Amino acid sequence: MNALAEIRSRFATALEPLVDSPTELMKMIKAANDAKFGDYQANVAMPLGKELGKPPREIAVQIMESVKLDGLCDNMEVAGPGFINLKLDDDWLKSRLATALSDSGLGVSKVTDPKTYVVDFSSPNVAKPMHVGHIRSTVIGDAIAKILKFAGHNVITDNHVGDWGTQFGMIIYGYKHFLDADAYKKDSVTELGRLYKFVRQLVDYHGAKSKVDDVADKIVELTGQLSGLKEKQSAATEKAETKKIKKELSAVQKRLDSQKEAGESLTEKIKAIESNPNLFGIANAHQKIGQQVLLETAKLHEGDEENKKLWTEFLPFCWEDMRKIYRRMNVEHDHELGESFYHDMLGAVVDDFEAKGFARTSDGAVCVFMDDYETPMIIRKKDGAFLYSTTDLATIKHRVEHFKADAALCVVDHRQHEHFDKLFDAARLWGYNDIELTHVSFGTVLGEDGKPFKTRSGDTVGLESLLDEAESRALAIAVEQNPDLTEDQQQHIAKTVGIGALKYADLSQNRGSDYKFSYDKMLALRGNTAAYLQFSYARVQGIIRKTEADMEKVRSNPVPFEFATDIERELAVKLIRFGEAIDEVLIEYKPNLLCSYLFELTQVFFQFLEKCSVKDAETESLKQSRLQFCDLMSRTVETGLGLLGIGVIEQM
RNA sequence: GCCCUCAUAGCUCAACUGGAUAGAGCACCGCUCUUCUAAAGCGGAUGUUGCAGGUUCGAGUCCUGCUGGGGGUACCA
Repeated sequence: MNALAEIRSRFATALEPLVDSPTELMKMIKAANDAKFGDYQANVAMPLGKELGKPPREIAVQIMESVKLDGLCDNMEVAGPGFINLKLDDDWLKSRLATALSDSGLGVSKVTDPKTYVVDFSSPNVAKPMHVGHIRSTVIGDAIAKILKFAGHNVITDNHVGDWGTQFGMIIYGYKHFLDADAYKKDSVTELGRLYKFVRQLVDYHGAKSKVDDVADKIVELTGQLSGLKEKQSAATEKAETKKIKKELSAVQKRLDSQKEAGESLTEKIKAIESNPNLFGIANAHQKIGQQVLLETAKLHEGDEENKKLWTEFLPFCWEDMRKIYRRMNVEHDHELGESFYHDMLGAVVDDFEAKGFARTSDGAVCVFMDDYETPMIIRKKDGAFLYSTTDLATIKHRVEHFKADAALCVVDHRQHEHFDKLFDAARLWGYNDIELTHVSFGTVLGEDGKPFKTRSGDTVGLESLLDEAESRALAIAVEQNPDLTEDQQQHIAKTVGIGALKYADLSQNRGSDYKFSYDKMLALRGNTAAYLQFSYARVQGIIRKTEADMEKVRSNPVPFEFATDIERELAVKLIRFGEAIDEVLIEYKPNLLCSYLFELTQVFFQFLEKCSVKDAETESLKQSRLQFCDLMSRTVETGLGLLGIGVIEQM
């Protein structure tokens, strides 16, 4: 049990005579806000003051007298309106450190009630290049899964890939009309990728052609509206009226801007084709490509033999392409049950909803109407096709019945918030009440201009190019910092630091908010970055080399920890809080809390290194104690970063 | 229109879910390397937590209204 849990349990016992249910109050016992108040603080007396009709300070004193903290805390005092400040007993601290030193799990106790979690993350569409939008789900989901596992839960990771959608219609169409057989034979992955992009371009072209006039009309219309409103604004005299017009004005302006932007993007797509006579010819020869692609997709879904065969043939190549990225990011899934896996179950889902009276037909579509929502959740379109929501319901059913999941976490961006609300409510309506269903949502990755991260030409940024750029920038720094190392070593540093930086930049952010992407910031050598943490590990390895210490021996023949300086005690308190950081992450699935913990730990550790020499410690036992600190530190950072999917290096 | 969400230091973000004087990092100004890695450490300045009310011992956090951004809003995923 970690220190906080231990303190809480002792307080719970002491509070039992005072209140019916002390568990509610337990969250009011926490790590001290400020080290000068001690290590922990209990704020329970204030809310109790009201309940019991006594001054909070009096209650605080009463609690202090009844709570048994012997051996755990050596100092307790009441401060302010009724805060109880607690300081851990040094001997207790030292014994916790000793436990952590000898335990491969760093003394972090496993949960007493392990649950089965399905963590669903990454979920890209196969055959489409992964882009910057996929990084958050991948990195956050991977970290949460690892942390749950570390805490002692049974974790099943699942990649709910889109392997059944329109992109296959495109590839199939491309295969049938534009295949370069030699290229396909030589390098199938690349050729399929080319076909996808090519067909996509043609579809986009025709789409753009049909839309461009509409958009132009709209721009004219909106411009007209805008000048009309401006006239009205200058004529308006009443305050309320002016305000109303101003509001409309900005709304129209916004719509105009977005139409203009859309218009530009359409024009560009058209230009790309029409400026090339060869492409233009092909585009004209495939006027109906958009419908054709949908037709190929529909044929696949209906079980058309030829298309099913092609799909089966293409899928492994598409997977290979994606695995390349996952290998570079060092991310794995236990299962990869894509949309196609659930395809055959969808009819039964709809039938069951209808049979149980949870769904009915409206405007030709099968809908689930729920009280809290204006619009229903549609589970079958009027043309008979199923939707994402249908697949998701089948997925929940499968996770409960096949995986026996107690919880399913879907790591998906926050735009799908309402979809998941509806989905989860529908699932509960369906009878899946015992499973925790959580949408672990996250914000958008923005460029430095505060708008969604795009390339200069306006495309979404490819994930692969992101990895390349991170690594090459890291390499430049690694070469500069370590001119004496071999090229292989520099490459290794660049990969670990580069990918680590990319992941950490994402994870260290509160997942709910949007964040601005910046290579410079994430690869910064200082501050709350992966490199800063990785460096602390490398420093320890340097100390071990210089002191020629045998760490196996240090661990197997421990000496008592010594607090020769204040900073050593401070480091000790930080070190034993690793388990608390893990607990906190899991309350709301927020990996940034682990990042903050590791960052704070590292700050304290660097202060420790400034003030405390290991090699030149005053006594042999102090030297051993400090080596033990170094060992705990490096293992905590290694484990902590590992839980975030980030590696460490011996030298950097 | 309706619903969700966000607004914190010049910038990027925290704040343990209602607790003590709102914290870090960048950037800025200084200082510390013949010393276990200066990818480090130490010191300095920075705030009406968007605005106006309310709830209470106590509010960045909860409730109401307003302003401003982002997202969603029945057959896309």
